[in-house]
Amino acid sequence: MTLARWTRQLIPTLREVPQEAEIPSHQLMLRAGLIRKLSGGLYTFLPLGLRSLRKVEAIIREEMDRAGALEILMPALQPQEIWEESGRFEVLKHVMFKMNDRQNRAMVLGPTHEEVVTGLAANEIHSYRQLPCNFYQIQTKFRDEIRPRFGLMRAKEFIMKDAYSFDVSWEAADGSYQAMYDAYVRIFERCGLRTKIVEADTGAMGGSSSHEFMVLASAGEDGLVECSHCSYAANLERAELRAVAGVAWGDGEALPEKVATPDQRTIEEVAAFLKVPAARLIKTLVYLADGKPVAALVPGDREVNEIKLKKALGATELSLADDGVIESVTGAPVGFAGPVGLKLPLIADRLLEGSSDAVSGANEAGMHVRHVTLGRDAPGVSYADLIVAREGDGCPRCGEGSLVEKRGIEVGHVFKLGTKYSETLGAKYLDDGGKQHPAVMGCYGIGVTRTLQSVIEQSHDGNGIIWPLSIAPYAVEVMAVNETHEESVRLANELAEKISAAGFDVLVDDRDERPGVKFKDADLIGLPVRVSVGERSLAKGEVEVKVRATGETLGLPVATAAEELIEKLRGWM
RNA sequence: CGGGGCGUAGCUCAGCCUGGUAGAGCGUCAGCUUUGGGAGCUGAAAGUCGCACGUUCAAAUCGUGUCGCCCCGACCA
Repeated sequence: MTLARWTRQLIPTLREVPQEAEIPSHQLMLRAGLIRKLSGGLYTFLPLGLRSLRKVEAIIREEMDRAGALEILMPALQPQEIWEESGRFEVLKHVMFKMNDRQNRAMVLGPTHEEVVTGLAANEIHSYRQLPCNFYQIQTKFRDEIRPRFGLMRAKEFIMKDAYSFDVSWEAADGSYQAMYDAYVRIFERCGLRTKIVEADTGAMGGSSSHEFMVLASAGEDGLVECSHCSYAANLERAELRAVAGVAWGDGEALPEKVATPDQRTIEEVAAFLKVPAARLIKTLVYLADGKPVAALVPGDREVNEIKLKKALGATELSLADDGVIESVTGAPVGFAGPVGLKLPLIADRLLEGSSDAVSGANEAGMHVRHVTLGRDAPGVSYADLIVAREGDGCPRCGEGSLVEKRGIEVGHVFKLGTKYSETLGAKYLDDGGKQHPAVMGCYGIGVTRTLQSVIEQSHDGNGIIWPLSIAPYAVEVMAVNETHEESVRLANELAEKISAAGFDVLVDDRDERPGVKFKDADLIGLPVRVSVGERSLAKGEVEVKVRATGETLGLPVATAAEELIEKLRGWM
């Protein structure tokens, strides 16, 4: 395997933290000389970073191939018209890089490949005999991110493994989905990542269900909840709430009564002014659902989950109404909306179902209403799960545990797509009776570059990266503690040759630097094992071997050091 | 797109308030010494102070605009 010399590589380590980097993994990727920035969201992989990236890719290839998927490579540059055909141009045009070719034809850089692959299947898959099949590629994706951040975590150009399965039926598609799910579990395990699998929203992909593979990290961009008791775990966007009865704040007999609340607009202000808990208030938010105003009602201490609301309303576009709209539909300034007498479709969270004696706005400046019993005073209201789950909520699955909130980095996502794309793009097959059906699809993504950085985010210490052996740029760093000591240098080279001949990638730090510099850099770039040969240990007839992950140091006899180390490395594979 | 912060040598930063010859540490290059946890000494190279316009006798410094980077939010896979 590879035997590289530091002085012949480009490993520009940095002593100080570049100001552009905020989170540990990003700082370490820069400091260890893995990547360099070209501009926001665009990075060059330097030799060390590229080696690890290639190892992650190799693991992914092995597991995808093992799962029976077929590797292909689709164009990153695509005609815009295929996106118009699928209807997704409108949805994704804001993230796509767009340009025209010399014929002035509209082209885009692919942010994902459902359209291309489904077109391929439409042309090449004709018979149930060809199914199931699953195509995958490892390729650069382009997304004009609103805000790229944290280095490779969210970049404008990134490497993704994307796979697309085609099956004869939903039942068969479940099998493909499960195969990918299992492959993902193995892939992340082999990369040394601990992941949490959560139920997720399907977002712009569409489809029926999906799971995300999350790396738990405080720098994660996604919130998720897991149950303290059972195995339920879900993205915060998706997490359901256990249906519980609304709170009876009073006996429900008192009739609505207006109460003056001059200048008290926010939930906090009103709650404090009327000396009631925020939860007793009914927060009334006016939204525009496909352009039509609608009022969403939630307990005063809860937030609306707009994804849930959008689904409950069956809307394709949803946004909070602006002040002008709110004033015209409620007849009051912002801050005084309430369900009683409001001439709008009303949809309330289930937590309000059966509640009584709550407080809401009066649709009149400076006024609120108390003794509101929603079912009685706003009879047209419908109920749905509308709010964002939070720590402490009851688990919707087991009914026993409560939800715990965490943050995570999404490294993989598997979707059941159904026939959305196969129908619009004509990926159909003939069954054994000669009847035509759209193929049932699934799609499966892994953020390869993001996965790489996530490993570092999850595996580092104050001194640097701690690479898992499986994706470390090199397995072993060998150094002569002092380059001017001939015996050390000779022995270091000899060990390096033997270890590399045994099938491990070796980096020899042959720089004529002081020991401290070499040790610091060794910790920083974080190869799993460091072998140092120096006069001090040589005097004892030993060479020093240090394991990066544990800090464990051992002296191996010079004569057998290579063999012993090779045996250990094999054990760790 | 809204809010905030920052652009001075390869990196980290000082100088700016109060305008007057462009600075430090680290790194780089040469030499000597040193060699088991980021060495010491000597010497050297390296910056149109992001860019443009304006104010001024004079702008890194003041004003306006613009570009870029980072963070929060909105949004997004």
